[in-house]
Amino acid sequence: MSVYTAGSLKAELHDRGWRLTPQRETILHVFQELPAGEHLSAEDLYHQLESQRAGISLSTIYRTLKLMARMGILRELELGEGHKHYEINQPYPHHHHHLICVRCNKTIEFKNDSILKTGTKTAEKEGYHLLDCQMTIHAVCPTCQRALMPL
Amino acid sequence: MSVYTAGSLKAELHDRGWRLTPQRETILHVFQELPAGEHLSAEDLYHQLESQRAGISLSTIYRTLKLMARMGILRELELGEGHKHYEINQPYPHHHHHLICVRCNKTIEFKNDSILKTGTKTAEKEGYHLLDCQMTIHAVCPTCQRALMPL
DNA sequence: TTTCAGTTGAAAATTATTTGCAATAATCGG
DNA sequence: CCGATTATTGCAAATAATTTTCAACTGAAA
Ligand SMILES: [Mn+2]
Ligand SMILES: [Mn+2]
Ligand SMILES: [Zn+2]
Ligand SMILES: [Zn+2]
Repeated sequence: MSVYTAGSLKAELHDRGWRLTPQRETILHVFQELPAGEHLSAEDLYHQLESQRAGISLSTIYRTLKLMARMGILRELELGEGHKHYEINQPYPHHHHHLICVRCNKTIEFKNDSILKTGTKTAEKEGYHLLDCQMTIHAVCPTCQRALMPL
Repeated sequence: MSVYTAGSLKAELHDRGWRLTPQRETILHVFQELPAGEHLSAEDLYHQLESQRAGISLSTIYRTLKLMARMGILRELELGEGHKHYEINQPYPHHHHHLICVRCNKTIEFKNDSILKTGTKTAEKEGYHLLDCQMTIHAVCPTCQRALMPL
């Protein structure tokens, strides 16, 4: 869980016999510039790049998101909307977690240092190489509690 | 996060204007009998019920899994296999978390009491009604570290 | 037992994500 | 810089999980 620059991205890709492409650089850049608290789906990213006339195909976007998540550069989030969302994976002190309403999917971020510590220790104990650790709280938000909505 | 019986399931369904059906009872029962550490996908559940000649349609299974997850009876898990898995949602001391290899999806369960405490406190602070809280560690298992597999 | 809204099953529809493949381009050795 | 090699891209087609539609059915309450 480290901070990536275009340079370190290139190095890490080369380590594995992969290449640095303009598409990969552009996508990393979008996430690095993403305001705190925002999460992008593949489709979101596709449209954002389109509007910046950086036109990258959806296939490449899907491939890159998966690649960067598996590398530990991005975090893959399940926010209850039926598709994945991504954000940059940052170490302490930016590392954070999500509280999600299962009815309306409203998401609140929160921090808690002990979680990352637990994750690090647990992975280490099992001999796993840590990429990301997330705590997800599923709950019903105040608004939805009142709403008495079906399901 | 409480323990459900057929009776309390009925009560909780009725509270919301819903009904207890044999299908719902059967599905809850399967999860109650599920050995610790096992997780079922919709398809898994479908086949397991089929082999027990309890034939419940896939649609109903999907509907019931979602319903029970939203009620807090089941936990919905993203174990990296491209489809959701479910297990019964149990309070302390059975409450646990998952360490997943992003390459081969091997999953290890672990316990940590402070996580549930953090979840309870965080939800409460925001006025959310807690249903479930899970910590998920994404990492590379020892075997996959050696394998040097692509992606 | 009657009523009525919630539930089911089967089939069709949707939608996120992946894959095949030919064209393109990043990297490397000379 | 140049040519060979092989990863990567874009597009279209394929997959696969999940949802929806709708008519028939059935719990629950009176
Ligand atoms: Mn976030
Ligand atoms: Mn489990
Ligand atoms: Zn809500
Ligand atoms: Zn593995």
